[in-house]
Amino acid sequence: MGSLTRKGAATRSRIVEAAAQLMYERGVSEATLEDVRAAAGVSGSQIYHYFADKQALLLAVIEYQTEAVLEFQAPQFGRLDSMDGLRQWRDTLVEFQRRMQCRGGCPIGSLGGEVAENNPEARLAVASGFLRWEQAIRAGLTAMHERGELDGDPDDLALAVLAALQGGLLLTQIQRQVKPLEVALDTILDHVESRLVAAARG
Amino acid sequence: MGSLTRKGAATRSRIVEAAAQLMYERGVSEATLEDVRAAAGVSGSQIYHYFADKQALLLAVIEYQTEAVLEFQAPQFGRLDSMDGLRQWRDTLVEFQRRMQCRGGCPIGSLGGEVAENNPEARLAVASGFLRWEQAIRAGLTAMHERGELDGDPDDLALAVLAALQGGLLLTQIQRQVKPLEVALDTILDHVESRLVAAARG
DNA sequence: CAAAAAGTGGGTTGTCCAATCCAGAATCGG
DNA sequence: CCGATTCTGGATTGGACAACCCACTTTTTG
Repeated sequence: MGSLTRKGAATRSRIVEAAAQLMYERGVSEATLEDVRAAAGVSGSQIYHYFADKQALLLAVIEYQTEAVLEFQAPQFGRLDSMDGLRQWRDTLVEFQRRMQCRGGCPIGSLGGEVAENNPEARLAVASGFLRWEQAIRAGLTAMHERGELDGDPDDLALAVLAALQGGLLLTQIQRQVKPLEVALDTILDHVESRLVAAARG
Repeated sequence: MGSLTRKGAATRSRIVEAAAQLMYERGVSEATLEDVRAAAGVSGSQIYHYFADKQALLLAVIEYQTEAVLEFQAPQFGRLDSMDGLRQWRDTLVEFQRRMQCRGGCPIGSLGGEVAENNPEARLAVASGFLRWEQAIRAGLTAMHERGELDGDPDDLALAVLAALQGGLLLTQIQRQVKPLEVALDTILDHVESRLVAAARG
């Protein structure tokens, strides 16, 4: 493991990316290693050269998707300490779902739902991904709170925002329309806004 | 199909119940027909006597779980037109999750997540289950709105409540603690409460 | 350049599981 | 009581797929 040449690391990444893509599109159990192999443009025993078994690959995929999701939102995360920033973040998420034609749901959340009841290790990996996500949201709300602009417990608000997002994504995924996500996020952000202290409102 | 004796119908029900249980506990793909057969206390070819294939059984399970979920909440549904009723409903849901030790998530939602990307027929069945659920919530909020007690679009609020519930359930399932569900529901209900017109507040 | 690592391409094994078939017994409904 | 239905218990088929192995070539790195 200590030894991975540049090329080796690149191949490993290709495998993880291909697996992530397939697992996102069809679900974990429907994504066969043969599919992954073909999608990664890799031959025969290469997957087993980098991963002990499918479980190890799955864990790598969870890590990868966590990074991807957080990285995707990174530009917005710094601005979650204002209603403008929060609304822009909302728009980014909605726009992404629209581009995906409402397929796949949340890259982390849908993995979570699949593994929660039969894969404790993977469940914990997803849980820690959610934790990082929650903390990114919390940072913005906490900043507002500490500046005296926001009433109420920012930790609870952050958790509620993440829950609204996840629920909205699930309904959007199942109904194949963005409305549930839009309404869920708009409503929870309206609630945040209603908790702004008078002085902070535009 | 037209002909189902009392005993036949009972056996069919036993199969569906056993399948629902197993799919809830382990997920659809992990619940094998052999498991279902054993759990239902039924022999050999009986499953295929009542269901064309696993897909048909899955659809029956989705129907069954939809009924079960709605029936479970039926006592609360009539009272969703007041904050008291809404809070009681919240308590029932939280209490149920606590009893389940936060396992399984939403009986409908977790099925939905599993089938969304590779089973359009099942996805639609889940979607229609969600629709009925959403309408039950909507009925209460609409009543409040029509009595002039509630500001804002009750349809949107109902959708947001369902999304908060689903997101809370998912996070609760993955983190194995009830807090996310509690916070998600409390927050959205706080928001509903904040939309009460002054005259309606207790 | 030499050793290590990466990679090829194919084969193989074992398991799991959905789906089908059957012959006969028990049970039910008219 | 007679025909239809339900049910038993087992066998079997066919396919999918994870996991493992191997002989050999190519590439990278120190």
